[in-house]
Amino acid sequence: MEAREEAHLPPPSPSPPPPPPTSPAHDALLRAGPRLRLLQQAHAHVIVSGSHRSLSLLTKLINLACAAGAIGYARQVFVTVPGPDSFLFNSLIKSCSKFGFPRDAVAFYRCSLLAGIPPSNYTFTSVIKACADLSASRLGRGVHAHALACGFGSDPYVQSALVTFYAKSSDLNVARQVFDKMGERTVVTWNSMISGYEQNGSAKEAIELFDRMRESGIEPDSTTFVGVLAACAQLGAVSLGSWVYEYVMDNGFDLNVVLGTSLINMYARCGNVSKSREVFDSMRERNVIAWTAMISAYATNGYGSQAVELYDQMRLQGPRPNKITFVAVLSACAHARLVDMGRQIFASMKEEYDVEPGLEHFVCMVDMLGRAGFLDEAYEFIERKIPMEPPPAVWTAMLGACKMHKNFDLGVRVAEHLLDSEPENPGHYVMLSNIYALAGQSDRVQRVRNMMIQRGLKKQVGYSIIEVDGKTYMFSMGDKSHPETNIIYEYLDELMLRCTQAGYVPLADSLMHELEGEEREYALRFHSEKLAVAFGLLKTSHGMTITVVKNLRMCEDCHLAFKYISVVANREIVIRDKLRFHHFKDGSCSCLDFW
DNA sequence: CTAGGGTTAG
Repeated sequence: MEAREEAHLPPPSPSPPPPPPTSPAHDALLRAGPRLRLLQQAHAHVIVSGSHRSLSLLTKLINLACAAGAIGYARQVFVTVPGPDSFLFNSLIKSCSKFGFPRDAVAFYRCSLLAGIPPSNYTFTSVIKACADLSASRLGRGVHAHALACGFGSDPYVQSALVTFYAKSSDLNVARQVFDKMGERTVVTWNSMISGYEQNGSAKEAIELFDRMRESGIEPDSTTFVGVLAACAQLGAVSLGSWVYEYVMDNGFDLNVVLGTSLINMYARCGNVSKSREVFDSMRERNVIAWTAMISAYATNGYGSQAVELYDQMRLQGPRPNKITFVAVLSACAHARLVDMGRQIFASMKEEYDVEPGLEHFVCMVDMLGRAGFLDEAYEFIERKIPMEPPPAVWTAMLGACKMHKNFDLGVRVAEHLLDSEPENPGHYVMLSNIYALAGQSDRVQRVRNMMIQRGLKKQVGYSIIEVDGKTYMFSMGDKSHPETNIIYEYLDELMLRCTQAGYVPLADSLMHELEGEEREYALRFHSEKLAVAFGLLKTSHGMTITVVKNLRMCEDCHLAFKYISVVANREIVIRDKLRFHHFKDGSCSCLDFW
């Protein structure tokens, strides 16, 4: 039957004639934009006007549906399309990958192959981006092979997408191989590789590559600077970061919201909050991310009340806070002992802003209550306010509070619980043994230490970075690799002697559970941050602030020592540890010994 | 017949 009917039809034309450019259906689509309701109305126009077989109209409709986030609707329309062509498939795959539906992008890609549609370089860029977003490394490698087989191996767009894909799969070497093999690199390719390094924690490589890029004569654009600034933020490399700021201003770059936020973050993570604020104030557009970055800049640098003040201003005249904003402002409260304020804000999250508290907010609250000494309330909060099995991060916050307020009984219970639930996390062992040490139970310290050795766990190796004259230097504990080692150690000895004369007494029992006797004292004296600070004092002139970035948290002895050093050397010292900042000045620290 | 790509912030 069907065959006979088909025989009466005119020979299939390649596709229906394009609708006239001014057709009402087309107009309706254009007017609808990425808004679902209006798109559905326009769809009705399309059907009523009889152009439901017009592939170009349906393509537009489907793309707009993706842009509206209505992937379900896009799928529904897609299945009604008679004979989708390569244009429709390519646009669809692109829209899916662009608007956050990478799984659908891959599914439609497969679908297009099954339909016998040959993929183009456009297809591959979209599918590879989707693989990157999914971290689908096997799939992505397969698509890469397919792209090579189809002859698109040297298409610059495909190659840039591949660089990003391999970087996101933490395959930096492969990313670099693709990058190195490229004949002609565009600014985007360079950006992909620079960001790739930065996102994998290889900030130094990112900056080195940026230097190569400048040598090659390719002009950086604002995306380049976003990557470079993030690398500066990692390293605390404020001179390069400031150079970028000046370059951007001098060369008439638009201080767009992404670039501005990157600058805020860079200055914040280099300890210079007032510069962050200067950038924030000079931005013409500020979205929720920019506000949150600025609040977080205050919070991590120990300016809790300024953080809350800015948050209040945001409530009045800024965008709606989201869950990340609340993490920033609650952690500000935690570190500034603003307990009542924190409780109020936590309550308002859901009531006023319809933001459901999540894991990170619970951690902030436990941290805040615990730090302030309300251990019982913190414990009760865990038991009664958290709607799930409390995750380890919550107990870690509780444990920190127990240690801070010397509640060893509760601390030991919490630490043992943590050890049970995450036996492979070396941090828990360190915490437990510290608690035992503080409680004077040295036999148990030894037992925990042995357990760690037995299980083959090692404490992370600490290092500190300091930037002097635009170059970054890295120190690790007891480091002697620096050419001026002797001078640095001698100077540090002299410095510590002067501190001792001023009343400093080393805190030998902090965080050194794995070391014994002489080794312990040595390690304590030559912690990486002390070496870096000594080096900084030697190499920079009076009046300059010393800024050091450390990968772990600072120990209490170093914290104490830097207070004295800020006096005897008469310098401001800024240390960024894993979580936050310490600004030492005139013998005290911005954290008020509350960290 | 139709247009279009890859990189970026809390």
